[in-house]
Amino acid sequence: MARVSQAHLDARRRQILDGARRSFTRNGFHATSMQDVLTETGLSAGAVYRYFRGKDELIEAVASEAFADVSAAFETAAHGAPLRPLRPLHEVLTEVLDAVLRKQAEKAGATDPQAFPRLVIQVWGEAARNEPLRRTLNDGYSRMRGIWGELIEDYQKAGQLRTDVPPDRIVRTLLAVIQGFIIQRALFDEGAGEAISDGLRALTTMQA
Amino acid sequence: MARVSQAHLDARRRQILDGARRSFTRNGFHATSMQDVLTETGLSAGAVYRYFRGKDELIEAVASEAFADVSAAFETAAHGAPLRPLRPLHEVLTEVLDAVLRKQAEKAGATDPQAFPRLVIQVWGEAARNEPLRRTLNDGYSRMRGIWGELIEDYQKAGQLRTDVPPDRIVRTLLAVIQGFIIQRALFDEGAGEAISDGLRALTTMQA
DNA sequence: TTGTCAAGAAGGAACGTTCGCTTTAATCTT
DNA sequence: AAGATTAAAGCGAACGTTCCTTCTTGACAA
Repeated sequence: MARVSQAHLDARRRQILDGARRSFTRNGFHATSMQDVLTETGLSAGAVYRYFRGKDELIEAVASEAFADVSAAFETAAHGAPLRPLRPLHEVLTEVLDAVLRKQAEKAGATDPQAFPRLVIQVWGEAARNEPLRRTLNDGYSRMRGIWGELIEDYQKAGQLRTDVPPDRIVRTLLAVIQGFIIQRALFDEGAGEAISDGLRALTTMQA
Repeated sequence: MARVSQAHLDARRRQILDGARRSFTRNGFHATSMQDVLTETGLSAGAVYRYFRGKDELIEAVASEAFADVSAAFETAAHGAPLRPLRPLHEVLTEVLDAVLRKQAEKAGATDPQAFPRLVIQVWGEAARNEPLRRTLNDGYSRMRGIWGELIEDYQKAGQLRTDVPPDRIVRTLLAVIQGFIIQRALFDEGAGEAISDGLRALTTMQA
């Protein structure tokens, strides 16, 4: 093939990213060899190296995309929460959980419901040792916290949440719940979603 | 040296584990070479391979130990929570957070406050691709959930938590908060502890 | 001496990447 | 319209490096 359409180029790039994502999800970034990725994509080394400078660039691309998917889940849920009447917080969070889970099905070849959560864990692990990636995640989380901070402020203004705690701290706690959910989903079982939805409902209706 | 004391052998083993843990914390399990570990321990290949069969065994040992530390933090906090009067839940959770953070200082050469949380993330990532380790984690978490389940039941009996949600689901949510805290601490900043302690306080005192 | 420990060189496999070649689609020429 | 030309896409063997592990050798305690 030669001088092909942009659509073809885009499709190839996607094919490579999908294969790399499946490989990395299965074995993590650094226990996966380029040979694994090549086999999974069904392409040769020469082809893959035409689209990506090397393994590092492949890791960066897969990791960034996974994180963007998580971010999108958060933003969609925040924007989908109408100001009046204020919906129970655990309901809004459940939407984020659902969106994260739905990512499994969307991604080509991801029939395993634990696939996406496992990839996300690998991304966190990589971010712990890769400063540029960590900065990317930091920026994304800052953005999320800003958007969710405004939402939480509404709950405070409505008298549903105490005002002596900065909104951002509450947001970070809700963020933590989602992150923990991803871990439990990835490592343990499939009941994590219901557990956290119900658990949050119980906690937010506590009696002093 | 030859025919040395058991104390010497134990010390050597610990020296190797500590060096391996520092290396793995810095770069993850699979991006760390044995040469990195050897340099960090200050020992030669011959010495290390006398105490561990290979890299896999080293990973297993470091990962299991890190997980045991987290488990201990949970159990200590649960047992340290006296039944009467029931303390605010966010206080008990804060104890777990503190215990996890204290692990940094305890471990030799771990002056970096993010060291331990980062190692824990690597352990999760490894568990996602290593079934035996995942089973170990699963067993440990089951145990934690049992212990904390009883604690939560007390809160339910006292009328502080609604009884139409199984205790285990609430436990898993609290577990998720801690897990999320570890991630935030590892990747972002040092304010995670206060944020989650305060955030949980706000959520558990919500007004319908 | 004798038995054990540690060191460090060396082995062999596997790694990521490169490079020259072949194939193929798009374009040009007639 | 059809063949010739061109340039890019894809292939896969081979490269140099790095990996984990083993093995030989020397040194020290008993």
